[in-house]
Amino acid sequence: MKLSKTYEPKAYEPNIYQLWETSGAFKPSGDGEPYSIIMPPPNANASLHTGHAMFVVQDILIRYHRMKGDRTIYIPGADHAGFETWVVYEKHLEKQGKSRFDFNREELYQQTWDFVAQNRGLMEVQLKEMGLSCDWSKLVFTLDDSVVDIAYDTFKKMWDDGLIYRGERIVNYCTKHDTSFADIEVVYKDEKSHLWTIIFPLADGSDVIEIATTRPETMVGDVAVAVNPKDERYKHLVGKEISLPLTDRYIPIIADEMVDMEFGTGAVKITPAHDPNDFEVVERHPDLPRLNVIGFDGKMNENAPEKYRGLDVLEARQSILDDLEELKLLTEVKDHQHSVGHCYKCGTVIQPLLKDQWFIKVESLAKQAIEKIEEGEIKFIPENKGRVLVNYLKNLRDWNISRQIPWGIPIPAFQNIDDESDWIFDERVKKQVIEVDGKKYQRDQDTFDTWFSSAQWPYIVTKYHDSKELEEFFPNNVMETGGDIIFQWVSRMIMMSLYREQTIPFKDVYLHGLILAEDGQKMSKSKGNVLNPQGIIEEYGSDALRLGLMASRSAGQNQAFGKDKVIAGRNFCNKLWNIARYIENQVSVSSSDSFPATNNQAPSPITAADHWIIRELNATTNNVATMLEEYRFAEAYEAVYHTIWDKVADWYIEASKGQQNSSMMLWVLETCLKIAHPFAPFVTETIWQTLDWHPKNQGLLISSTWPRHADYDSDQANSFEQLQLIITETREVLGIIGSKNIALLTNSSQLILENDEIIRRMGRVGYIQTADEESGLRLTSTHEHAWLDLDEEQIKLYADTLKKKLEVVANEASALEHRLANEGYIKNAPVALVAESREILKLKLNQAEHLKHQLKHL
RNA sequence: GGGCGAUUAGCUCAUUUGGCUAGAGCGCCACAUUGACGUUGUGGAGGUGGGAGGUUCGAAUCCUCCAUCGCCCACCA
Repeated sequence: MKLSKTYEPKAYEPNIYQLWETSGAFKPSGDGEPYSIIMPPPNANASLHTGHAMFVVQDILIRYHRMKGDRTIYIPGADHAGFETWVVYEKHLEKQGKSRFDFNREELYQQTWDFVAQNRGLMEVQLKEMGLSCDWSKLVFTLDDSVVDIAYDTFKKMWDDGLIYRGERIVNYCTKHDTSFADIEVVYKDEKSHLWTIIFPLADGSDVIEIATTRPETMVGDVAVAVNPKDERYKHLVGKEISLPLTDRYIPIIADEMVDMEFGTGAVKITPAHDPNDFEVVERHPDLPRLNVIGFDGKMNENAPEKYRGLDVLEARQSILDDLEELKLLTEVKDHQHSVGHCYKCGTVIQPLLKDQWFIKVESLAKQAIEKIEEGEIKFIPENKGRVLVNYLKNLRDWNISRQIPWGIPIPAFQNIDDESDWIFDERVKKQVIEVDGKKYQRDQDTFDTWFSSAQWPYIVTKYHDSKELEEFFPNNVMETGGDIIFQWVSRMIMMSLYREQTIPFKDVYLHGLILAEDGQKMSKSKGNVLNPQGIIEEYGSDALRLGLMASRSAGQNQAFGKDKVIAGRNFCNKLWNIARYIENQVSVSSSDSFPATNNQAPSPITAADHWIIRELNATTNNVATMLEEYRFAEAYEAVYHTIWDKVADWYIEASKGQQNSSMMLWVLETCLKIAHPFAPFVTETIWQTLDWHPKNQGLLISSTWPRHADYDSDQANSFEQLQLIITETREVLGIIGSKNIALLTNSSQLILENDEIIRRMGRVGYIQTADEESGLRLTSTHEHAWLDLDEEQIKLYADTLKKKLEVVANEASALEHRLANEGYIKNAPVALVAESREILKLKLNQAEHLKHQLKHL
């Protein structure tokens, strides 16, 4: 087949993907060990971002294991992305002049479903563009019935085990989105505000107590003032009553350890309904009420004094401050910086509000997870992330799983209409009201936190999916995801799987860092520095994107994504392409007697270069395998890159122009394609498909086997290294003196005489001759005896370099001598290392001799 | 307040049990060449590995302290 001069990804990539898919290459096959990776499901109705491009890591592992002969499966998913999608849909409603309050929950769910269906599919196309070799027939959507069934099953089990409770607790509430959030979803930002000091007079008028607050508006919800029991300043006041300003209520002064005597005035107002700490104080003082003064709309409610009702929080703050000022109860206003929780989506200040929600008791779950991680049952890459996770789990608080949005899995719980405290589990969530034992129950309006079902993803998509057909793939081998969701997702998957399946969900966790923009900043739409994978693929091709992402990147480390590496990747693809083009032109393929690697045939080396390249490819094949198994992707890629470029292209192919062994060239090409395939699947498969010596429509590279070790002769391989030294040194000398048509002379070297053609071509010497007497410039880097036929003038041009070389070599030699003179070194260092040092020293001394000798004649 | 990470060539970053002359990509300099590839070839310059101590025969790597930058968690009346 005639190939174009440069590789044009766009001309081949779509066809190649289709070829893989229709051939069934993505399905598990053979009877090897099961190997599975499940894809973290991308948002079903959004485009991929650069973070998703790191899924390439998963694909590299999958392709490598498939070639290695494992029964391999890579399962894709699509996420309904509860809150994310809801936000998008609500905006969509807003544009149409509607809101969530115009519809009931079923209607909203259906509408959102349709909306998602319309936009769905984009991300699938994009995942395919990246070449991800996943089994699309096994795709699971996070709202599929099978997912909901298992989520309900788990919820029921937890309910029965007493791990689920409903409680009125402080929740993080976004008044714009009308939903609560888990602690981890709240974003804290430092804000400049004030610390106000307010006088609270005692009811009997005998004294006053000053309190400090950053949220004066909540004072109308105060139920007590607390002081530290050890605080001498206030001891005499504990138990007395305060007449709460601006209200007609009387509240007690209580003692509680939580109060920091150093902060503010040492006296704290207690607002249990709007502050998590105060809530805890009230739990220790059960007589105190929980007075709710802020509504879910973010406005002061009917429990607030009439004057402030209906004002939003900030308006109420100002109004209350004005009133206090007027009453001369405001004694001090200080600048104060403190962190304030915000909705991670819209930035609205999160209100801590009291709400009945479903919670999961996490203590026992976290404990199990900690044990397994500490025992090393799950391996983290990078390692330290395991410790980070344990640290997090040790301080975990109960998990609020209720969300007040329609787009999600309805919580299967019903409340007795006549008895608020009577809740039952029931899966008939499509009904508003059900009847059980003659009692009427009303459905909870809330849906699950998306992470409640996502946390169960590993066993949902393997163990229980498709009538347990994929059971052998659980636990999964690797969970590969972004380090930024280790708490939200990874921790919960581990907890849920240990709880429900009594086993870890996956053996290894590989976490990639954030892909930062080229300027090192986080990518964000508002900064306008977002690079999306589609754009890169469009410009440079999919393989270039993959290679660019893998190069020089280490696990867990955030790193800027630069185009430089993508360009280097594209150039590498082109190099591969041209290697193939050259070999295919050279080799006569009329006879199909030799397609060595395809049939796992051993290559048939003849020349020194043949033996040498077998040795190099053997080594690289092994190294790459080892490094992939250790998740060292950047190093594995680098090994492939340099072996193919520096060794195959620059030495083996160049040498083949002097001495060609056709069948070896085929073997070399096939081996290169195989080791490069996990990294650059498109270009390698494209080339594979053009190999004329393969029977048509038979055998895809993706399904071929990882290269095997091939035999070679060590002496021959070493000989080729000597040739390389001769050629390199010759090039260097001739480069400096700028002369051509110089002769290389030798008196005895068979190697040189036998490789006349190669040395002449590659070393650019005019001719090679035997000579009895040495003259000109002796080559020093090889132990073959050879010299360049230069005259005095020419050698003088080289003298400076010669001197520098001598200096370097002499320094190295003396460093080695010094080291070898050190008794400690001889005694403690490994024997092989010492022997090696001696060997190198010998070499250096020898070289120095030659150099000195040469210089003497100048 | 607690935890984590980073600091290596002009730039972006690699380097796994501590051991050859610390590497790569891009950039830079010089040269070559258009019969595989200019998305090329050949040769080269460029680093006292943030700082200070320590352990060791030997430290970018292990320990201690310091500095700068970044992230996460918790608290913040």
